[in-house]
Amino acid sequence: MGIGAEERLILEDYLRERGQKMTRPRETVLEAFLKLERHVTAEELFAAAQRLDPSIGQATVFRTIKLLADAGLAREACPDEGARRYEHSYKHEHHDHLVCLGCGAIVEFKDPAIERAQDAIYVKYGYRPSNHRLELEGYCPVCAKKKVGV
Amino acid sequence: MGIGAEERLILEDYLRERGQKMTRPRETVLEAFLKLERHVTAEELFAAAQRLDPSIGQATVFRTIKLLADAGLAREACPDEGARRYEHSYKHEHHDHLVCLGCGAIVEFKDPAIERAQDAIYVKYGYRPSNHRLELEGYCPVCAKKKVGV
DNA sequence: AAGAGTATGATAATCATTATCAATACGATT
DNA sequence: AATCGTATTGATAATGATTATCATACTCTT
Repeated sequence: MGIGAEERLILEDYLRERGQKMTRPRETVLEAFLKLERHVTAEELFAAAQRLDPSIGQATVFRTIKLLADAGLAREACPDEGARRYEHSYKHEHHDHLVCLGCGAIVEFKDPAIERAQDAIYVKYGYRPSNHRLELEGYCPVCAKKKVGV
Repeated sequence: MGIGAEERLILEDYLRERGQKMTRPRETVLEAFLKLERHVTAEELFAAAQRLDPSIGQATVFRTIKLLADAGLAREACPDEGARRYEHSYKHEHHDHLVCLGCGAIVEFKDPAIERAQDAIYVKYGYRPSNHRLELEGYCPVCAKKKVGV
């Protein structure tokens, strides 16, 4: 079974249910996406997909990454600025981010206490939970040392 | 004492410290911003500022809202898509957001348990805290009812 | 293999934001 | 109040990211 076979099936099912089609370009984008393990922009994904198939168009990449997000295979990360970024979603459990403002390093973490406290908030206001995003910003040990006294 | 006098002084101090000047357009933008109580885009702020002074330019609004953010009077909110949004920062304590995906309603809340758990994360990874952003998405009681079974 | 309908890639268009630049306003000093 | 050096302004062009358009090509079912 090739890499991404499972994800391919998910996408196929998702498309079929909506009368849409599985195509070669979509496969290519999916394959490129699965190989990239970090938060990627459409730009980066486009470059990676082109390496697999030089004839692929930029518009297709934009269209397909949105499909992947809808199908539950990708998930939007929330950048402070610049282009939208996506990360893996399927079999990549929800997590929060700790971002270094100095070097851009990203720690992914999950904290039961935070999750529990968030659930309590939903209950308190009577909201039905969907998803959430938590970004902690700060300076990693290395960068913090460089900026002592700032 | 006029509305926003305090904020005006903060901006003035901030500018003076950096050899920059307090000008009429900047006052106008500040005034417009202080009157708007919700998360605003530069676009909306521009419209509001134009009502106060039709001669004001769009570029000035973009420039000034960034100044306000640097001066601690405004703060960036993190939108899922579209234009950047700003909210009041001065005398508006840090808080998190609970957003309804149905009607767009926003509840602002602050939870000690969440704050504490976040601080623990910073410590655990040796990061120096800067700021953080938490957005809980879901459906408010009204919208949840409309979408039963979804 | 043919037909109906979706997808593609190239390009133009849009939206938010930033850069450019000549003209103007600020405010410290005289 | 007039002057001067510098920062700021508004209009416009430029940029970057994303979306719309559209004629052609591809998929899937028959």
